[in-house]
Amino acid sequence: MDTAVDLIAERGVRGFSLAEASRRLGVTVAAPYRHFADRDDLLAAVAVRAFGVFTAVLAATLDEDAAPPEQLATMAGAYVMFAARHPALFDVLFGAGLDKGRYPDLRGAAEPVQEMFMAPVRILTGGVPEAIDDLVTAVSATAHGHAALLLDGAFGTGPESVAAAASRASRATLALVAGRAALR
Amino acid sequence: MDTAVDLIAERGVRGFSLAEASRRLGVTVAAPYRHFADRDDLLAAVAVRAFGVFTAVLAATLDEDAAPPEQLATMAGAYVMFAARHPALFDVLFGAGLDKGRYPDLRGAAEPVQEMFMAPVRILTGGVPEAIDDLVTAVSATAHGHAALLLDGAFGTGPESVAAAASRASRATLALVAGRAALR
DNA sequence: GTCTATACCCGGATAGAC
DNA sequence: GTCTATCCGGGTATAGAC
Repeated sequence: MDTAVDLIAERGVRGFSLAEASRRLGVTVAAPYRHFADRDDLLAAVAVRAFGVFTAVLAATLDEDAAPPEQLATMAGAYVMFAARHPALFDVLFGAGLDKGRYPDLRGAAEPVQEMFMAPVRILTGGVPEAIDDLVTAVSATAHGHAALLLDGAFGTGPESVAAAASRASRATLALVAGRAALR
Repeated sequence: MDTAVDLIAERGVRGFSLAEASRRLGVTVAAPYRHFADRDDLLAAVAVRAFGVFTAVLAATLDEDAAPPEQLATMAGAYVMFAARHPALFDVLFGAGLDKGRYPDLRGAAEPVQEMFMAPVRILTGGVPEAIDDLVTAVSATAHGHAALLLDGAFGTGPESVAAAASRASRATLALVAGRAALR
């Protein structure tokens, strides 16, 4: 799996193959099949790990003492940073086209991420279910959009572009919170 | 190119090959090379066309008489609708990993889209360059995030999910506009 | 858990004739 | 503009031995 991540980091999910990964590990192409049913099965396992890293990155930046809007803004920035620092993992999560019906574990692994966004939102919205859903979805989608466009090169290349995208995602989140009355 | 779009619609950009496209057209694999330098060259041509459709879809929903915030909200919804109705084109634009340095035409083809977002934003921001950039970027990224997550299945499957995603993108845009003071 | 060997299919790309 | 023919490389997956 480590080798898979390395390979994906270099060539993207598209360029990943069991054959090449096997070569790098110094084993034959038959070896992986003892551990994974097929190529997608390995990618799904990597994706589960990726959600773990994702959750950890978000959790690491969380400041329990900060106000809910700032917590959300920080998380949106961290979302972008995760994509920037772990493009291979982000690619597996959102660009591998994994059949989620086939890998139910993926849904489960994604839950903690959603849950992290919900905590501050619950406080902001007073616990109204629809309002929680509206704001969590809006913030997630906005963070995701900034991350996706960053990897697409829309913010330019180089370290400044990462910081710019993260900063913009944070501020957009604050704007969403400020204008959240318009969400429903 | 039509055949390419069909094929991409069925199997995604990853599953697209000149060989299969040639087969469907009833020509040999050598034929396309008279028209395109290589596979990416064809995809780039499709991408240019895709930007044209994208621009047309956004323009078609534009109501010149509407207030700027409503115009932006409508465009964000149209952005999502474009992704939903033309997933193959959306896939080529954002998932083909085309080398933009190699295809300068792509940048040019993308400009009208950005320009459409700028018109209402200019009115809203009074023409301050930084403010324009901030709001255009935030709205674009938010619309993009909703579109990307929709295609990823995050809003569920079926027609309702499309409407839900578009509606959420619109409302998130209104929230961004309402809270835009926080963008800088 | 890995190896050898193998079957099989697919793709990109080109040369040269028509 | 297309064909034939061809080269070359790559990947998936399995059977059976160790």
